[in-house]
Amino acid sequence: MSLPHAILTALLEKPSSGLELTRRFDKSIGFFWSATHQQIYRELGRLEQSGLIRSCPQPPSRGQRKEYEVLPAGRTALADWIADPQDPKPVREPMVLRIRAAAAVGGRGLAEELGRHLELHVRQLAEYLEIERHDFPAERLAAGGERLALQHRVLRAGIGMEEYWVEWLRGTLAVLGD
Amino acid sequence: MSLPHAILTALLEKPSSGLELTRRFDKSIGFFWSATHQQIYRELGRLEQSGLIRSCPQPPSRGQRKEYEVLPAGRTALADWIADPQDPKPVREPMVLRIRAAAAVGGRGLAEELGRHLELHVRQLAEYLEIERHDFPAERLAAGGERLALQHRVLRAGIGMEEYWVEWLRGTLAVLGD
DNA sequence: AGCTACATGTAAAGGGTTACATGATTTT
DNA sequence: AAAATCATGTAACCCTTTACATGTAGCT
Repeated sequence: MSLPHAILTALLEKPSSGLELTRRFDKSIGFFWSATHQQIYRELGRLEQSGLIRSCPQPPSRGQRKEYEVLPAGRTALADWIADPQDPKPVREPMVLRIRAAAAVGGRGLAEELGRHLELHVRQLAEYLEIERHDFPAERLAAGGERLALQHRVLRAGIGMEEYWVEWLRGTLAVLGD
Repeated sequence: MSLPHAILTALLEKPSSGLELTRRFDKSIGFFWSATHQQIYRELGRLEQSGLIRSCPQPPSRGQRKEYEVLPAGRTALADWIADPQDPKPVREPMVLRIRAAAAVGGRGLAEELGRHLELHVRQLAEYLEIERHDFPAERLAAGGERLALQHRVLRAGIGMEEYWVEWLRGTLAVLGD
C-alpha cells in the first residue's frame, strides 16, 4: 500500500499532472520508490474516487492535462500511514540468488555480470554524492531544521545502499577471480 | 523470473517435496528470496511441465508426498540464467518513503516505528553473525574452495544489508530525537 | 495537411498475497 | 472414532510490467 502514499507525498511537495508525477518518479522519488505512468494514472483515479485528492476544476477531455492537488483528508491519511506499524518486506535479491546458484552449478559467465552491476552501482553512488554535495552542504545542514535533515536522511539511504552493493560486489568478484 | 531458478538451486542442493522446499524458503533461502507454498507448488508444476524437473516415479494421489529432482535440462537452464544479463531491479523501500512523507507532513509517531524496525534488524544481524561464526570459521574458509567462498558471500550479503539498515535507522532516529 | 511531442488512458499477462479446500497420516 | 498434523492444491485479489491506443497542441 505504498504507491498511493508516495503519490500523496509527491503531490504535497507540488501539485502536478500524471505525466509530471511520472517524470518525478523517474528522478528523485524513483530512487527509493519506482512507478510507471500506468500505475500512477490508475492510482490517481482511485485517490480521487476516495476523496483524498482532487483534480482542478476545469473538466478536461481525453488528451488534456489534468492537475491534481491533495485534499485535507489526503494529508490526514498520509500522516496516519507514517506512524502505522508495517513490518519490513521480505527480501528478494536476484543477484544474491545467482551467487547461490553459482555455488551449486559453477559460476561461468558470472564475473562479467558482477562487473557490469558494479559499474552501475558505482555510477549511481557518484550521482547521489553529487546531489549531496549540491543540495546538502554542511553549513546548510547546520542551519536547516528537521525537514531538511529528513530529506538528507532519504538521500543518505540511497548512498548507504549503493556503498553496500559496491563493497559486496567487489568482494564477490575477488572470490571469483581467484 | 527468479523464483523458478531459486527452486532449481534448492532442488540441486537437495531433492525435496513442495513442503520441504517451503520450509527451506522460510529459513536460509528466504534470507534473500522469499516465497510462499502456493507460489512454490505453482512453480513446481510449471517446471515439471517444462521438463526441467521431474517428480519421482510413484504416482501419488492428492495428500501424498511428491519428491522432485532436477533434470539435466534444468541444470543447463540454471547455468544459462546465471550468466544472463539482468539489470538490477528498481528500488522500493517503504521506510524511506515514510521518511520523505514525514519531511512533508511531520513525523509524529514515526520514531516508534523506526525503533521497532531497528530492533528487528539488530536481531536479524545477530542471527546472521551467529550463522557465520558457526558455518564459516576462518580455518574452514582458508581450507575450502570457491563453492564455500561463494556460500559465504551469500551470507555476507545478508550481513551487509542488515548493518546498512541498523546504521541508517540509528542515524535517522538521531535526527527525529533532536 | 502531416509530423512530432505531450498527455491520458486500456488491455493482457504474470507474480505475489491471502484465504480456503481436501486428502493422508499420526496421535489420543 | 476424533483431533491434530502433514501435504498438496484452488481461487480470488491486488500490484507490477509491457504493449498498445487515443486524443491534443504546436510546428513546418
